[in-house]
Amino acid sequence: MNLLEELQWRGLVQDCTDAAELTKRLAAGPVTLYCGFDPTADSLHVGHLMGQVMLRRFQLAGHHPLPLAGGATGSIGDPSGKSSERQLLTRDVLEHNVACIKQQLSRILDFETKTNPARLVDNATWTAQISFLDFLRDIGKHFSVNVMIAKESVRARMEDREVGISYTEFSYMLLQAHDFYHLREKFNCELQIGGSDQWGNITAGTDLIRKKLGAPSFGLTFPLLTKADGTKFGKTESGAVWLDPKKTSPYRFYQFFIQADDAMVVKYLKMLTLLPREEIEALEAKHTANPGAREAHRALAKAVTTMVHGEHATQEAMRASEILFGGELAGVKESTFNEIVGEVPTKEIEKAKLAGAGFPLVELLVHSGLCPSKGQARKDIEGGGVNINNVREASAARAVTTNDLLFGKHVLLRKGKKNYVVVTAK
RNA sequence: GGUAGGUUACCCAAGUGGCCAACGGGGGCAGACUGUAAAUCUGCUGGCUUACGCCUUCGAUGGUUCGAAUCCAUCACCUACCA
Repeated sequence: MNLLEELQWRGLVQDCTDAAELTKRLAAGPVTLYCGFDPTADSLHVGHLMGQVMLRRFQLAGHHPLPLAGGATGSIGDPSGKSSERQLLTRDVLEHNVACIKQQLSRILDFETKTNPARLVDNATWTAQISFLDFLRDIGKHFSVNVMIAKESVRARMEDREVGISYTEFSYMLLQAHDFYHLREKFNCELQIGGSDQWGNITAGTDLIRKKLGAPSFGLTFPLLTKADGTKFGKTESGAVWLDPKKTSPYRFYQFFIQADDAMVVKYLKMLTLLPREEIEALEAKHTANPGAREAHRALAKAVTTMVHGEHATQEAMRASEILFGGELAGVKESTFNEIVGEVPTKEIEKAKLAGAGFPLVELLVHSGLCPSKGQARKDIEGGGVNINNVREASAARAVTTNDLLFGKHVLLRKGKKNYVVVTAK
């Protein structure tokens, strides 16, 4: 099975500029390829994982991956898939974001290997100093507005008269096309990969390369991940699932995958993990036979968390999950309990507040972040959704006192089935 | 520029003087059933309050009225038709 066939089996090929020709090219020898990541936030999220893992797959197959941080493109804003004009990031924020995502792009891929190390590039380095006039003359000239406005990303915005599209965002695809051209010339980069929403931008690049260099180049897109209901992957009630452990703890990250829909688990295994085909097929068989055991879920969560956060953090996340979801809390030893402190969201409270009559439970729920308001907290308690130390609490009038402290230190609050917070008294 | 219609909570959308914190749907949260899944059923879904109740909200600002999401005026934005 060649690389492209494997990608197909994994469901990772949405579109390709020329699959037959690319197959030949990949067979002929190592190819340099790139995938861009715009610094829209100070961290990447699970949605970006696919591009990174894709680069890794190519690297493992002997090719040369170039992760690209969009220092230049990120300052413009990609209109693809966006229904409205975006707020430009300030220079400071942008710089900070670029620095952050560069860090994250430095993982997963191997930068040390002698044969085909990954190289991190930033399009700001070659875009920033080009003058506007030069850009219009050298690049702009090769683009037909007629073609540009026919691209889905632009057309969608032009058809929506309420939002429209600014000249700035309209120009985005030229910048990205220029990146590909530049990388083709300077790095001999022949392939650009990206999510399916990047198709228009990628083909803009292959077209530009053909016109300016008369050379071939390839584009390959993968489907955007969705949840079973078709909505965007990677968003939870509490926001995106970030790769930055400070924004989404490894425990939460692990939990996100543990909680994946049955219908999606195998798909995620194929698309997001590097597990070999046989292993995934074995997991699929087990999953079909006995979904309740959730073996595939665990394998998925473990594989992805390890890739992003490393062995150690994953073990801790798994351990914390076992403790919280494994059954009775009653017999848990202090040393065991301490393992979940910090893994699970943890909040502090002054011990003095718990003395005597104690601290109202409703306020503690708000303090812990489990409930947005006292009114909501009250309703959640009355609806039977709140547990103290894994014991359901039915009274909204309840106060939490020092008697509730486990090991004289912690209170374990739970809202619903799976939202835990440890409140630590100090 | 003219004429008509519109702007309601996270989204869609009903409401055209008091019974409106505002029908219904979606989404979200919680409960039951399960398996930390899906589907289904049930409850909740502006804030404060033990409660009576109080406060903020129906594009903005003023006004009429005992009382306004609802009537009037001005402004802003949107849609349709005409120019």
